[in-house]
Amino acid sequence: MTEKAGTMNATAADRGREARRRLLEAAAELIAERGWAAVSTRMLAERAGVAPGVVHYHFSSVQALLTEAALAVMHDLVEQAGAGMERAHMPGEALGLMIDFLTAYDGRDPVSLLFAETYLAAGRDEDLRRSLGEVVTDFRRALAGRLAEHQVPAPDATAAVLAAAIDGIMLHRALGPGPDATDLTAVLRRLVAPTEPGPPATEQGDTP
Amino acid sequence: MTEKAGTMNATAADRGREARRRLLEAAAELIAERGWAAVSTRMLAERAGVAPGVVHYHFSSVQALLTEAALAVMHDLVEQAGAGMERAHMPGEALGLMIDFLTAYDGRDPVSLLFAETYLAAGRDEDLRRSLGEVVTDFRRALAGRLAEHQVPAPDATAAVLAAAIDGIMLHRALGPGPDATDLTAVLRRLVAPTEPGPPATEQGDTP
DNA sequence: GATCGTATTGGACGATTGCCCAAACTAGCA
DNA sequence: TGCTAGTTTGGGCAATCGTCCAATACGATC
Repeated sequence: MTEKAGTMNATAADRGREARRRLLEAAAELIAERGWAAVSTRMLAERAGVAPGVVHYHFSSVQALLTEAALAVMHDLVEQAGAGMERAHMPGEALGLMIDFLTAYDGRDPVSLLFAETYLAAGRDEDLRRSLGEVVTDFRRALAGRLAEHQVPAPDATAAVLAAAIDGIMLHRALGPGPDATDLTAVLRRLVAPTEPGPPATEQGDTP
Repeated sequence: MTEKAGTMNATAADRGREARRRLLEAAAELIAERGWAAVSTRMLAERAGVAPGVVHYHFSSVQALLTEAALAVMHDLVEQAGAGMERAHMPGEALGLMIDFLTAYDGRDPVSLLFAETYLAAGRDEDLRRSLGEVVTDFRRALAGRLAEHQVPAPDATAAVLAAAIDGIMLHRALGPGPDATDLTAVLRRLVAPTEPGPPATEQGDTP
């Protein structure tokens, strides 16, 4: 067993974990390149530089491999984004972070495509949907908490719209140029501006 | 030839067009249900109630069938949305139309899924990407024109963000409940309100 | 009747799919 | 030098894939 590490399985177990890691890496790449449903066992093996049989040795199925790989990438990114927001001290900064995302991920990069592919795959896989839902909820909660500190009204709904807008913009940008990122920034700023012209920044009830 | 219509090909050609139409219909359904890459020739034939060979008689390839079906649905929807905005006379109404979309398409319905699947498939098919880009651009242009009439600043960027937010919200809602639609509406209203984000009811120019 | 054009049928084709497995390999330990 | 446990190998398996095509059906025209 691996729990008895240190005895005899030094290089063997290490090589095994390395192969597993490379398979996860290859899966993340191929999901973005070919699409979730088009990733095959042999494709993964070739990209990872292992024999085809290794895939089903380390993972119960191709679906399981794809799921674990996608969730790992997304979890890492959300955690990284959360840490970034932790350092933001002004609402403009928090939004600036969003803008950084917009410039870093243009909708056709591997990360954006992995996100979108996983969203869709989640609609056809119960376990994946639940796990992915947690990731998105975590991100929204972190963002909403940050917005609330900066007196942005309706922080929950604002965070949801902001997160959705980011994803949607990435999706649309994959299709063509569209408006400039700085122009989009100015528009998004309307969402997080606690007070612009006259009214105070207090939490005003949105109930009519 | 078909240009000599009225001669002999009355019922034969009609049955052919009916089969073609049903194949397009089946394609739109199956893209949403199974995902773009998972739709197969025999699947399409069975759903449309025709023999497998008919697929490649009416279409040059499965890809071509999927592309034509997806573009037809999206083009229809955009046209319908454009007509709806044509009837809107107030910015609140135009936004209300967006909200109707949010309630009608919850991110897991066939139309939403078809949109998302087509977005991703476009990233791997040059022709599809170009055609889809035109559809999205048309929609954004119509929306921007409407926003400009209502003195919304930066109408182009606003339209882009608004359209992206709609798509993103649908995408996120597929994963779980999230905030209520009416709460999201209130937040989206900040985007199109040139004056204040508060009371919607009538269009009162408070502080420009 | 014969002839023609279009639409349909059902299967053949090679390629590829996910998954499986007996055998070979690699080390640490006695 | 066995022994054992974890890993890798390479191919086999049945199923499905997209595409193609000869044969057939059928109504319109002669």
